[in-house]
Amino acid sequence: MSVETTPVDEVGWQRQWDDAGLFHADLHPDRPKFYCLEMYPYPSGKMHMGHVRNYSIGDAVARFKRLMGFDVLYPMGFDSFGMPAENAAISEGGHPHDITERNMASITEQIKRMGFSYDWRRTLKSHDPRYYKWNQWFFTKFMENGLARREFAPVNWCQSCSTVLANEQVKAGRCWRCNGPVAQKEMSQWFLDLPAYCQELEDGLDSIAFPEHVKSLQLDWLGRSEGANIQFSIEGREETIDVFTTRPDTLFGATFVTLAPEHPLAESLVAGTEHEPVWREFHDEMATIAEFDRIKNMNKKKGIFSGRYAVHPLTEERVPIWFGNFVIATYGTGAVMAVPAHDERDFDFAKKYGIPIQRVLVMKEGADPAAPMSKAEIDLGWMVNSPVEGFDGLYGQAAKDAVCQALEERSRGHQTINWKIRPWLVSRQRYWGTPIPVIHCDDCGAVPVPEEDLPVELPRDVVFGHGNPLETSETFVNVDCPKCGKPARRETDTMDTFMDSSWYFLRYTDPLNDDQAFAKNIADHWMQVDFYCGGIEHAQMHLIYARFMTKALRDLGLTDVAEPFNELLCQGMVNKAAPFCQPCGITLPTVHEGSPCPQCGSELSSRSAKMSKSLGNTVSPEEMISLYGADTVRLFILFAANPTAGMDWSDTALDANHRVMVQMRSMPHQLTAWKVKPSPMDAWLDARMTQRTHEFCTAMDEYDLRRAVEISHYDIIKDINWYTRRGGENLEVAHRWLPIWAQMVSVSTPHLAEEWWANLDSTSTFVSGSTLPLPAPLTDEQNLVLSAEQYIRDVLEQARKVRVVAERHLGTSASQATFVVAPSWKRTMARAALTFIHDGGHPKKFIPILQEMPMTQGERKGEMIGFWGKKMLPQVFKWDDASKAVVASTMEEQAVLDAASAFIAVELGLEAVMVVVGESDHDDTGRSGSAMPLSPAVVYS
RNA sequence: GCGAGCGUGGUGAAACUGGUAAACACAGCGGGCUUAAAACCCGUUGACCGCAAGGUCUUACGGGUUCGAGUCCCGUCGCUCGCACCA
Repeated sequence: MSVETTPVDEVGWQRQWDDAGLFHADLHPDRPKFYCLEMYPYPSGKMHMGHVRNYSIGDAVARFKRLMGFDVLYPMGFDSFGMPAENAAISEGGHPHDITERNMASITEQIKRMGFSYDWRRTLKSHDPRYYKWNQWFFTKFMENGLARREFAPVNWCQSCSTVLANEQVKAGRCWRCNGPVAQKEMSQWFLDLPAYCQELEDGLDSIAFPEHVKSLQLDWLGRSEGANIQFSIEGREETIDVFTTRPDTLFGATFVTLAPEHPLAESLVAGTEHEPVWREFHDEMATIAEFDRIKNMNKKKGIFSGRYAVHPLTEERVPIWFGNFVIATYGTGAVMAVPAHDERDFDFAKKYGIPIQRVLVMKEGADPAAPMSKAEIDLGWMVNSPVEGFDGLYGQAAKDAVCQALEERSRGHQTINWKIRPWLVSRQRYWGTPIPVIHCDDCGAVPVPEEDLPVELPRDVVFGHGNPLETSETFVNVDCPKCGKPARRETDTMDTFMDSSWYFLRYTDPLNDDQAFAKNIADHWMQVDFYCGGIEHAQMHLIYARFMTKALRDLGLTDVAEPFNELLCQGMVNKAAPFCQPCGITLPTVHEGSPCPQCGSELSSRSAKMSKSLGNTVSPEEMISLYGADTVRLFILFAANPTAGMDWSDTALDANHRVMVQMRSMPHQLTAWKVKPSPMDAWLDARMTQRTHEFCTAMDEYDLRRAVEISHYDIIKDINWYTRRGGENLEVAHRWLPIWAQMVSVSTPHLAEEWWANLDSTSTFVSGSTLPLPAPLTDEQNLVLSAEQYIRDVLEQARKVRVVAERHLGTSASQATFVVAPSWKRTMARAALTFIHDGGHPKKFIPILQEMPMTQGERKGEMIGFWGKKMLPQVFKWDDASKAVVASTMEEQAVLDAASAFIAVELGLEAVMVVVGESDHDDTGRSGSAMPLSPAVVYS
């Protein structure tokens, strides 16, 4: 690791930016706005590389947009409610508030050390009553408009977190946070009616620039399915059983009905019969078993008969009612019609319990309706064996429609759309969150806390460790009913912390407002978020809640915004190599490096794995910053991989990036040491820098940050090297481009850029507050200058390759070279062919055109046509667009080479370089046959 | 099982709506400058062959469409992610 001798004073620049209030987002009516946001972070005490990557990306975008003249809103704050702080309070003593504040102070300091351009005035924290007051206010509004409801329902209970979880927060039957088992528990809980917005949430995905895989994840969660609700009446009962099905076309094959054991009618169906104890045992087993185990045993279908019968809505036949372990109480209606002939699950179940299987579809038109069934035939088919007239022969949607119509005529069912996503369960039996602003009164029920009494603040006098801490605060719990004034009890559940992160982006637009959550005109001005950057792990929870909440707040009249985020970028993981055992297929902690596999004893290879504490392959940002500085870390992170790709941490690559930074420090010094000495190369560097500036802006506009950094920190250095190698050293050119280069550099390594900027006479203040004047597009002349230079580089490269073989033939080292430029008829042919193909002509049809051209009218006609097929046709497609443009341009190869012949001679270490046109009087090499446009033949001697 | 995506050098990876691969970087190798090293600069690096100006092969595998396929279509294999008795 090399150590910089004169490091940039990064902290000094950060202080100056801060003092100047450079990144304060203020409104200028004459400027476009840009809202750049990173996902609301939980304030753990230490910043990790994932943060650094996330914010380096966002900061580069924010800084670029400022250069482009936008008003940029780029805030930072903390999702500071949540269980880690509460758990820390329990395990180490202390209070979540103090732990959170301590962690926030520490991580804020580390984030600031990176020099990100946040408007720190706008910093939010969820646990600030000035913020969570509005969670409570929204909640009371939602109670008024019916969006918030209290329901007694089976919910997911995580024992180790001792709280309930929303459906989205259960992953494979386990808690998303602690990975502990999740059990079903019936409780009275608060829900937000997210399904009310299902259709809009699905449709909205078409209007925003989310990555396709995120859209697909969201569609999965919303889970739209089209089908029908069908009512089966129950023999001897008034109630009906509603079932949901996507296959009404198989209704005639329904030979039984299956209910979830927790179905609301279940208990009453079996009450007082011999089936009651069996059901009760079955129900209790299902209700209390951890869902994880239930899923594990999923393929063991289990059911019990209720002793009751339902009546088929169309045929009036008796069908038995069963309870099944595979029916989910909260999906659809909690009941299914079972069609064993055309559903695999029902088929297995019917086989196991000896229930009849009735074919009602055939898979081929006109097939035998009586064909035996060896397995369920689940595809769409043609209806057969219908006990009612007018259905046989119908297929697919027509069959479904016909059945639904028959049901509607009898008022026994209707078409409907079912969604998998369920109401958002927002109650949590934990302390460190927003208190739900409700007072329970024996007479008035659940009464919302009046607006003037908000916020309901978290009390400090609580005891942690035994159940819900809020229940231990007498002063909190005991209140009078706001309606009738009698003694009542305060709600002790707090809100899911995803509530906080579902609208924080709106609060950032107007963070200090104490009269409203945010002023409508201000929020509408800044929203929506133009660029949102964060991890893929929030693709379904946070990003669904936030979209829902935005729509719900819009419907309260608070904004006009329907979608919170437009462009979403999910940055890739930060990985680092860790030991890997090929035979066992496992990645091991880094402590095993260099030793054999602890399980099988074989030698370990290495594999890149996500940085994690458990593997021990983490890298501390603090340490890297202290060794190399923030700029180097930022450069490395942006250059190592595209934002969306996973990146591998590499110490050697980091070191290489640091060398670039060290080298770049001296660039202005080097350039301003040039003299006022114009040369023909000045026009080239002018054109090149113009081109680079445009390329840079295009890359940044496309969020191709890696390419942008490559231009600003690598390509331009090479361009300058080439310029000086070709004899350029004009101070005026340096003065022209150093400021713009500094601006490009400032996007990723702002501290270095400030050093540059400060040393330029022509500039004042800060590069970070400047705007970049986009140079005029390249003129034709400039393009020609660039082409000519590229031509020389290509010719040189080719000449080097040829030389090795040529000298083998010469038997000695070459002392001179003759460049034979292709005779003009070849270029004429190439131009004609390019025009022909460009205008849509088919390559095979070019020969007739060629035969008509004046140049082919002589005795060389046959030779030229042969040349076309053998050499020119493949070549025409090998040229890239730039080369094609050069072929079509007025560039004279001979003139360009003549002008550069001295340079070429020096580069190749030759005494003399001659240039001749092939087939001319000067050409005595006899090699012009192999010369092509842009590719002269080289003859060494 | 369903859905989405992916498969390119020693390595990380580029390649726009099909235009004739491997840009750029890392690692390696050769050279320059140095007493020497570092830094820096220049060159070189998919494979095989070569009669000098090049040829042949190559984007997991097998087919197809096309003047032309990493890119489009069909099939096979492998990997990643998400969902999952979802009715």
